[in-house]
Amino acid sequence: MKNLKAKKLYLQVYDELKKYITLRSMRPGDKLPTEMELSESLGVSRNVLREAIKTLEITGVVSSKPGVGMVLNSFNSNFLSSCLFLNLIGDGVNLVEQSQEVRKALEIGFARKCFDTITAEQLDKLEYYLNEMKKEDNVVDFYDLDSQFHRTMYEKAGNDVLSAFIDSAWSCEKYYRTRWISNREMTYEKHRRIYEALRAKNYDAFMEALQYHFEYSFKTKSND
Amino acid sequence: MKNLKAKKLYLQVYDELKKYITLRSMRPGDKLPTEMELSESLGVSRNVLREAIKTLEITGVVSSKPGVGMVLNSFNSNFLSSCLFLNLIGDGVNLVEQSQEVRKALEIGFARKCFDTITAEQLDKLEYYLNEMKKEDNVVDFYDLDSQFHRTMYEKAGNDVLSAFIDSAWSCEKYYRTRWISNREMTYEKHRRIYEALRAKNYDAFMEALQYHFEYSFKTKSND
DNA sequence: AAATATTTGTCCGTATGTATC
DNA sequence: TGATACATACGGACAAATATT
Repeated sequence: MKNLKAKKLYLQVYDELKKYITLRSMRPGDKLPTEMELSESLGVSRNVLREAIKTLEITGVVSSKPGVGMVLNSFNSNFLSSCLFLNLIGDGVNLVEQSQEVRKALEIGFARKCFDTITAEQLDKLEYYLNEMKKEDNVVDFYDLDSQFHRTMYEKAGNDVLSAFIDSAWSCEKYYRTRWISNREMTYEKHRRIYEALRAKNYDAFMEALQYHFEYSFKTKSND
Repeated sequence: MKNLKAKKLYLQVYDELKKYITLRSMRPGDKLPTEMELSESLGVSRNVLREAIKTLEITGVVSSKPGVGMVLNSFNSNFLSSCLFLNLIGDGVNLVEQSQEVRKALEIGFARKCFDTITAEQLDKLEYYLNEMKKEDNVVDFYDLDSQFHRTMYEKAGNDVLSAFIDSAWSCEKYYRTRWISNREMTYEKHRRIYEALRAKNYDAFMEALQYHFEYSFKTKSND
């Protein structure tokens, strides 16, 4: 039955499951067949099937519950982070600079949209994060506030792909940057400028603050 | 032993494996312990362990060979495509526009770097793809050429994260766009402009061509 | 409410194929 | 040519969670 030794079974099954989902144009909430049905129709053991299907679950494509079954999830921007994150690990610190470059391109590219869509609610959150940053001493928590600040900026831009990408770039950066010493006052100041320009609805000042933010972020690792 | 029923075992194991890799700062080529060792030290069955570890393999983090074991892979920008791709499916066509917006931000953000780093070899490849586009009738293959064209532009930019992101955005777009009818002559023309500006080393013309490319890409679905 | 069926979660044992020495 | 180490794949069994009647 298995003349094609080319690929491992669980890889083939994974591909088959992808095909199953795409060819039927399944939508979020749709139910998948049971493990028994799938393993039978694919002609593999339940074990092999699970290795493929648990990949779909762990990467956030489907959810499973005992007694219920498996349903297709809707888009989830968090799974990407852990996925990309692990693939970036170990390839050297220059990846931090790379992902910072990417973030710069994305954030400046979406600056107009951020400026146009941000609401009072988001501005209040930015203010909150800013105040927390001033108080925060722990490095990890500090970068967490940093990432949440940026996340909030583009929250209302209505682009899930953007959110996912920014999150991914951040999760990579955070991993490495916690090992560096960075200038907290300067970081705070950069974000304060962004916040105040947004609050004042001054687009030119906002762009300037954003440029300034990324302009000097590449150097913080060498000096301070 | 399992008082914490909060999470399913394979999810916990997956997290543990991530921690294992990151906390030891493992580098590509490093070997992981065997399945037996891992399942014992984590106190789970080999089955559960495999469900977690096969996720790492399918998403491209590690490779496994019988008789050898598992080794950490180096960064692979392809895995993301399939990963992100499936998560985008079914959430509506507006995701195409979202990923196009993201591509626009990325490509324009990296335009300078593209312009500065592109070599004669890349230019020849661009020319080749262009000629193929003119001949190609099949929709899927046409979009494949399109994506390869853009991939080649940023090949020498030296940013793996960028490449991964652009690929991901493309894999999403391609899926949906094959279902639309798009204006092939116009698409060809847009890429010809980009190519000729690059070949002529005219930065202003290049930026103009790039803007033009994305400016009208959002409308191709409605008119033609 | 309670019993039963369904479906996933978890574990074990065993046989096979493949690379290394 | 073994002998060993390791991943691959299968099948069965029972527990736990949920749905159904």
